[in-house]
Amino acid sequence: MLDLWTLQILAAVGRLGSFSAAAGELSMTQPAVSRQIATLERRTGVRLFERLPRGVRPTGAGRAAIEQAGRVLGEVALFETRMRDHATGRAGRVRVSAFPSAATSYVPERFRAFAALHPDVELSLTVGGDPGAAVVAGEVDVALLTSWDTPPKGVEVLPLLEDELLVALARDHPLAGGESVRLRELAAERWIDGTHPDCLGPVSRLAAALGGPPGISHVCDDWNGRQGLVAAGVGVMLYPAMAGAVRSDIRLLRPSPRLSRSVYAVSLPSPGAAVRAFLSVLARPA
Amino acid sequence: MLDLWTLQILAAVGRLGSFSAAAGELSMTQPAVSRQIATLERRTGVRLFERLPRGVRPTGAGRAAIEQAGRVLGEVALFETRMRDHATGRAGRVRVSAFPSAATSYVPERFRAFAALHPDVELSLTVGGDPGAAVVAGEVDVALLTSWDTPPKGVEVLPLLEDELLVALARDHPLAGGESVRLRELAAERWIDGTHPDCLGPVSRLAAALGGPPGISHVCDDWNGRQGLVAAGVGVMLYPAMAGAVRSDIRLLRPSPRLSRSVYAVSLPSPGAAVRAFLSVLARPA
DNA sequence: GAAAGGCATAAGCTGCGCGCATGCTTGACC
DNA sequence: GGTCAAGCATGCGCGCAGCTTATGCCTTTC
Repeated sequence: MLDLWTLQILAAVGRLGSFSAAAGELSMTQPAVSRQIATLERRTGVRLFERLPRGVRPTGAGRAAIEQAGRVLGEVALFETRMRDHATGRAGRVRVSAFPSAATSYVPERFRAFAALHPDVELSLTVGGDPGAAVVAGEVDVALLTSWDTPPKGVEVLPLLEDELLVALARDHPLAGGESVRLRELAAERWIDGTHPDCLGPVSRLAAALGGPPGISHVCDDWNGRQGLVAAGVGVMLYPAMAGAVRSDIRLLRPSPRLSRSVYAVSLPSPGAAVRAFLSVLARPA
Repeated sequence: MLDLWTLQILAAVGRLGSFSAAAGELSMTQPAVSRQIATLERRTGVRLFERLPRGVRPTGAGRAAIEQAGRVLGEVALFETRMRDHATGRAGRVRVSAFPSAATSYVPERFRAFAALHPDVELSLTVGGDPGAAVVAGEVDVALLTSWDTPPKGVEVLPLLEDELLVALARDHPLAGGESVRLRELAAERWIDGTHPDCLGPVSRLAAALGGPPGISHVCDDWNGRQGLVAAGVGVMLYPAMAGAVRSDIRLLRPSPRLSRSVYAVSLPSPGAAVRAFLSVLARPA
């Protein structure tokens, strides 16, 4: 097998035109260089240098070898810089999986903040599927979960924020006038829910606040669709504050008592520098 | 310093997804692979593989490393291919220096014959200068000399052919009618000569045939120019048979007694395979 | 619960490559 | 022309890197 050190010696000899000079530059002795070149010539079966009284001169094959050695060493240098970039977090890739309401406003804002700090790190986002399973399967590096989810075993959990849940009512709803609404007054409403993971959460908690189990009449997984349902007066829903603004024919009211869910980032233990950096951006207060 | 063997192990692990499998493919043991990867990870400061219960999986940095290692190994393979080509004479470069009259017909024909056999060898020709000196200086690989030249010390001399020298007369010259001409009849002619290396040769020999020293009235180093002088009836000249055809208003006659010069190829001792192949093409009878 | 597959670690050994010392050739200088 | 200096080749001994063997630990599977 060829050796990179041999190629480095070859390049130095080609550049300096002398075994002794190359040896000096590479902090080794002239005999070592001589042996290396001789071995390389024996293994390739080609004379690479003509030995002159004053140094050496590359043959045609020697010139080609020096040139090609330079290309190899260039790729090696690229290898080392890439690895250094990965080690320092300058380069890399962070694959994120998030639930839909996080993708509306929170994740894009954090992506922008991270990209400003680490322009060479590639970001990708997946919405949907099972974020926790994707992490343990290695399909994504970071998954955002809510307290409705149970994080899988063997992952690191980083609490990010407490996301308040608001009540979304049609603009012309009788209770839509104030800033807040007593949940008990919504006991008879028809509720809109999703299957996963932005749903109402543990129904037991909501039932306690309502004074009874909510009547879930509609199921829709898309937030735009849900907004349409609410605006049409078909039902009411909980809307996470982190999802941002809603259409103008919907009012968001703070429920009383307040409701909230926690948002976590989960990742495999001891992640790479890029993922570590991304987690630190996530954890930084907005 | 990075090691190519390490990169090869890295590539195998990336391809097979397992230390054990890579070890088997590379005819080594699993601990050796484990140590190599661990050392590489320590030196780069990046975790390259996640260790799973069933084999390993590359991290983001690992994927980048495997990819770049592939590029390095590709260049190395190219290195080895090129060296093999040079060893077998399939690739290479032959720089030739020739005197003007050889460049007219002989060298082009030999170049074409050689190129048919070795299409990947680069050929180049230099006419003029001191061919012998160019060989010892390493500027060219093969020089064509005539017996008028004295080959320098320390080169290999390969006799190629005996080049007959003809007498060129204007078409309307009184002696231009036959096939040959007695040199003694040309004793009073005005001779055209060049400075080097296609000149009359040792004047002593010509003088003996002429019955006295030739009267050299014109000196021109260009064969086209000389032909013009001869055609105009300004003088006569010797014309090497290897130079090929002349313009139609000139007659070539065989002198009596015959004159000739030897043509040699000289090269440095123990040349590369490409040069050796070229010399064998030169030496092959036309 | 036991067995097997796979990675990590420890210990010992081998071989490759380096440094040191020396010889040889060639060109330069007085 | 004789001596010196520069530079490459070679022989010898040694140190270190990396491999093999042996073993342990963890996880999965039957």
